[in-house]
Amino acid sequence: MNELRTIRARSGTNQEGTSAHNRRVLIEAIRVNGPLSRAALARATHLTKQTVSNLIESLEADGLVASEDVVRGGRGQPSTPYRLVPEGAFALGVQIDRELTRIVAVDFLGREVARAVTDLPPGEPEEGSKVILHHIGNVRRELADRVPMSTQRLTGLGIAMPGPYGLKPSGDDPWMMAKWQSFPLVETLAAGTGLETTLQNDATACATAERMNGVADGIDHAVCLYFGYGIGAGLILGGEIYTGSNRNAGEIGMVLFSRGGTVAPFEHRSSFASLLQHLGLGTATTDAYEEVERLTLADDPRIRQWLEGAGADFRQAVHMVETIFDPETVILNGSAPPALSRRLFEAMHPPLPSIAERPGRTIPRVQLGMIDPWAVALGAAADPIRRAFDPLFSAILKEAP
Amino acid sequence: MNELRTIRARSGTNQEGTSAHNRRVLIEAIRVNGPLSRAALARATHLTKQTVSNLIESLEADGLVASEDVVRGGRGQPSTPYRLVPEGAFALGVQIDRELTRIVAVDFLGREVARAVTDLPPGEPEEGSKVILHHIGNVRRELADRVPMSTQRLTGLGIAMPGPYGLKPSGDDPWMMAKWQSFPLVETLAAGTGLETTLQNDATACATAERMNGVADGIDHAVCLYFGYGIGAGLILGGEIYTGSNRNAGEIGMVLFSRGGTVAPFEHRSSFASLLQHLGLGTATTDAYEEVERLTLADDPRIRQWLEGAGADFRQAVHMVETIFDPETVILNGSAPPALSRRLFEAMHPPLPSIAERPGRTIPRVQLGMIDPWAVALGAAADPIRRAFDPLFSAILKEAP
DNA sequence: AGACTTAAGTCAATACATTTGACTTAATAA
DNA sequence: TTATTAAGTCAAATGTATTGACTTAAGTCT
Repeated sequence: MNELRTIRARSGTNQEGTSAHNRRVLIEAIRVNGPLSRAALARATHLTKQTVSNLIESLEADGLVASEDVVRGGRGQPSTPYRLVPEGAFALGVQIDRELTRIVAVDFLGREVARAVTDLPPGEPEEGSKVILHHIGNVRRELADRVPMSTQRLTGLGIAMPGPYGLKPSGDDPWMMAKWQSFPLVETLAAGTGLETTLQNDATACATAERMNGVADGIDHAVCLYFGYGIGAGLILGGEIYTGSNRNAGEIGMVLFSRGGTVAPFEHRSSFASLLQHLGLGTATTDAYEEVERLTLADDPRIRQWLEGAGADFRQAVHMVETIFDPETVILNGSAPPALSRRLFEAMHPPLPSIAERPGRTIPRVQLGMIDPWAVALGAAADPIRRAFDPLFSAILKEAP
Repeated sequence: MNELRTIRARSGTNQEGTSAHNRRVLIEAIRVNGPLSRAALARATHLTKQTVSNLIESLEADGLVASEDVVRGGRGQPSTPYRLVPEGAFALGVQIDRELTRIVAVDFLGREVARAVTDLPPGEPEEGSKVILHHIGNVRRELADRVPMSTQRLTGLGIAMPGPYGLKPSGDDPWMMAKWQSFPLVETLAAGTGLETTLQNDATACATAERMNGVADGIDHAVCLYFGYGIGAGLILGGEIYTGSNRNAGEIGMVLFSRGGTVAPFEHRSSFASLLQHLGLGTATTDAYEEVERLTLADDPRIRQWLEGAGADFRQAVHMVETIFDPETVILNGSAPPALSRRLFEAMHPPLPSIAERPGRTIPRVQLGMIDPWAVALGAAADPIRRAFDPLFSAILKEAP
């Protein structure tokens, strides 16, 4: 008995892991490049034609890919490209935000199939989560109505909620977020739906959406600056979403920034929340959201003034993440009013000189990503799909027997 | 011919990848836990006893592991633990720094077997690299003398050099570093030695050493703050060293910090270089290094003063990396005079409140790592070993045929 | 028009790594 | 002495990917 001490080790793998990885690789190759023939897939993945053939056959049998029209036009036998079948998989996503709860069902490509919005249930999370479960049930039913086969193909439930997680609830908690953050939400919703459930912060969820459908599709190193109620960073590192040791990675809004001699957390002066405060719109209602959209389009001077400061902070943030992460690109996305996000994007130019300014660069240093208020919910829903079908290191590993 | 466009895809894998991964997993399990029996390895990695037996046999045949004395003391057949054989692999490392070039040979466990120091060759890198190659040859010969079999087991050559890489050389370049940074050093040394050659910046190299032999051994999420001539961060993310899209990740010294109302890059006021400047010791010689060690031990007031500012900056840096990376721990290491590094470590306490201050924490938020001036060279040498024997995602992937 | 070339895709046999379940070995505990 | 527990082995089975020859179907060349 020398084994009281726990052994730290990574899992091994086996043929199952091999084929699981190869299936995922094929799916991603098609997702990123569009429809590809078996031969093209073999070239792309370095697998043999035969292996690709076998796997494509099994993916087709599983309803995940389907052949398209034969392509002629070159020498040799014409090729048959395969595309992803949208109805191959589905997932649900919930975004729990300060003001609202958004629920969405997406297909294999991450596209919306059904949605619902409701207020964040007041009171304790214990009862609130029952309300959320009720609405999830509605969306699930709507999905089942539209695509009956989807019930067999539900991959899981993704939750997105502002971080950070796992801290002691503080006294100052206007929107009850701290209570939700320390509530065992994953377990509760998993039990209530019977689905595998995952949790991300809003910035990470937005990055997930960005990778599934947006600007980061196929990019292996990107930092997504999330501009919303708070500010966060969604990290795509080495082709995988990175969340740190406690799912709190990217809480960039809490980094201390100095502006005009005073130091404050980034998001205290440059988040959407800070703008609402600047405008005297205390409550974070849908009305306030639309009001800001209006004011922005009207080029309100108070917004111009706020943008000057926030723009400077965001330029500094771009400089910081470029310096720290050395990404291929930085993406601005979020859930603030779209017109405002666009103005902020403009205010981030030109980016400060940094190591990202190297000769031979092909993609822009800063890009505008998803600024749809539903982006976070879509990203939440995309997470189970990504976990089930993306080529991840963890996917090859054996589970405990 | 619809294939002019390049296809982006990750490689697939096969049985070779499977067994390669499993071998690496076994090696790492032993490295992290110390000697383990076949049965214990099976439990740790979730592989079957039989698979572990087969792999251990092949690892033993390859001279990478060896059995230890039988362990009795429990019921059942006594177990035979296996340990790593230090002579199983070797690698060379070169640290090219502003003042010196250090060359070292290490064994499978990352321990030094031979070393050499020389000045950074003056003049153009083209001739300088010839001088370096000459010294590498000497160390290689010394290694071969001490361990004759090592010539068959040389894994590669690791280079460590201050970053950032790939930028246009600037005019201001007192130590010729910029010229070295834009010189094709990897290709030159690879051609000159016939060894597989890799390049890291000094902070990353130090993190590599930390993971192989130091505080980060077995930790999957850690940020190593490197305190040396400049300042950098070595990133251990998800169990792998992260270097970004252009090997420039972690160039944290260039992040703008505010102190007393003025903004400047972190390393302008808190690096060892800045202290030398503060002390009026312009040149970065070994003498200056020893002088600072002396002054620190004598508790010189100028050093105390500098430490006050630098300590504040480093506390802010800890806050920043905790907020951004959510690591299990932050490690201070580097190549500055050891006494100074220790004083700086003290000056970093207590760390600022941050999201890392969570209930249930087991390891300290900040730890002192390697502050040996040879740490960087050792890390450089450890890199080829790590690439050849650590469980990396990239290691399972097929190469182009 | 006919022969040639190129490329996609299939077939059947093979190779290779893990798995399975029964078995052997060797210790402590009762 | 016997039972129990655990380490480790054996040999057959299983499940992937691979190999090399083959088929199919187009375009190209003479």
